[in-house]
Amino acid sequence: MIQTDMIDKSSVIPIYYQLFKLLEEQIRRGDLKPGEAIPTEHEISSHFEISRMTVRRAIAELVSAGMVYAQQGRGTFVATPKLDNIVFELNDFNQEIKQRGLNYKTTLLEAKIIRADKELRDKFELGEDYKRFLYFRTVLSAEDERLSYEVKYTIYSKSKPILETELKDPSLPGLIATHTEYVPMSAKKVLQVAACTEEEASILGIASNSPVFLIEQTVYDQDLKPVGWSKAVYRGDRYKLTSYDGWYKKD
Amino acid sequence: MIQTDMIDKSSVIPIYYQLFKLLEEQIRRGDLKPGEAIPTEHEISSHFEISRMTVRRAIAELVSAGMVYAQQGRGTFVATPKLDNIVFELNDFNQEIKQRGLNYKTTLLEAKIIRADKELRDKFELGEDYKRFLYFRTVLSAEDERLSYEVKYTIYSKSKPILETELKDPSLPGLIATHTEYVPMSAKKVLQVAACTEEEASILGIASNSPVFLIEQTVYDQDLKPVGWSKAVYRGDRYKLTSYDGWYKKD
DNA sequence: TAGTGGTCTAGACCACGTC
DNA sequence: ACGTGGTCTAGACCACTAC
Repeated sequence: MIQTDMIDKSSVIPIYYQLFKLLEEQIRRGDLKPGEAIPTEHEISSHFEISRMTVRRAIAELVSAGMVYAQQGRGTFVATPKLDNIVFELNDFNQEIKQRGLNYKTTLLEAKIIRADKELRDKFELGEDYKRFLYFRTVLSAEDERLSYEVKYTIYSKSKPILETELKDPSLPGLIATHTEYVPMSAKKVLQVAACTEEEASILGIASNSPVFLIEQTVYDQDLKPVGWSKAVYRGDRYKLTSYDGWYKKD
Repeated sequence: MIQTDMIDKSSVIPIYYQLFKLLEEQIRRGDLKPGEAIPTEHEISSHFEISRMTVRRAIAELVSAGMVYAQQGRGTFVATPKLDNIVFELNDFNQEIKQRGLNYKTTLLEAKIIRADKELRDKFELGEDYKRFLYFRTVLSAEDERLSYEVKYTIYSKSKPILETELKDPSLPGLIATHTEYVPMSAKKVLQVAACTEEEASILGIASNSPVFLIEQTVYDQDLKPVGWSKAVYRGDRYKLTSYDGWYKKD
């Protein structure tokens, strides 16, 4: 089945990791095909003369990589690559810009205290007694080109007034942590496509009705109380999301 | 620190899972704050009179949940919730439709063998000798409304001709598995926004230049050789992607 | 009944960070 | 030197599956 000498017990590389890589390679090469059972934990354990717990650690890595699945009482089997689960990480949105080494910066267009209207109170699930919110308008630009425009709202708390015109952390969770007494604990984001409005178009320097990414974000504190809301528009001709799926090699 | 009687060793619920939930709750409630160290493995182990390996299993769950991070020689610390990593699962795209219980189906508009042009050969990184590709055009509709339009290409292999007008698995990996001898192993997807063309608009029954999601997909076999390519257009007014991030409660 | 994976123990030695 | 997390052992008992 497998050569014994492919595991080096005296190596600085953990045994479980060597075994994980060994099995992973077997599956990638097709020696073990989807649906087939891999050797039992006891077989591997006795074959390599290593503890069963170490074998289980290696298999756990395979499971979390989605390459095998275990069934109690039956065995452990090679999985079929699932290629329908697309995962886009919005890191891409700004990380890509950073990685390209572009000169990007966030500019604060406006920051003020506003009176709450009903729509805003509804978003924050608040009653009539909450009258004030913080309001921010920011623009992200790179190489003197404006890429995205965002408006943000947070609940106003007197104890932490707006002192700085420059924003250290312009993200919505950052603003909440800096300017309010709430602690951001979770966030919900909804991505849609839209045709940009005239206002957005003029700010971003693109044509009206150009296609854009539209991301609405709600930030919650530890009690799942909404403490921040934002709406961002990203130029459709400057952003894209990329997803890799399946058992691609990482080496 | 923690009440002993909150771990029931005789329960059918695994000890590591009870301990995981216990620590998770402490962190959520704020008893343990971001940056603070959680009790050492030895402390927890002796406090509850359970094995250190069991404690490690519980902590491993916390680590993979992103709630704590371990540092060798220093300790294990509560993490700060990261709210900048947005993860959109494209499952949403069709799963949502399924979950709503809508009547959705995929319709095959066209399926034929086409001659390769240079552009297509370039996409598949193939030479002049590859002359033929399979070409599919499909539409996804729900409740008699067309939602998305997709064109797909795969390398033609004579041994598996197109026999059926109905498609069992209309996904690109599915078509490749059914109609070619290649085995889909990984996929790359790129999501963009665009203004739809007149052809797309007429097929989907929307106005020209309406904003749409555009997803290009390349499917690879185990040698990372491209074996399929598709371009799909999704109605911008019918689709959205939702992302939850941070330490939201799941109960 | 036999074999599988799931959980758990009570130790051990190591690499690393702190003092 | 000491305490931390990282790895590993050689067993054990259990729940589940298949025969």
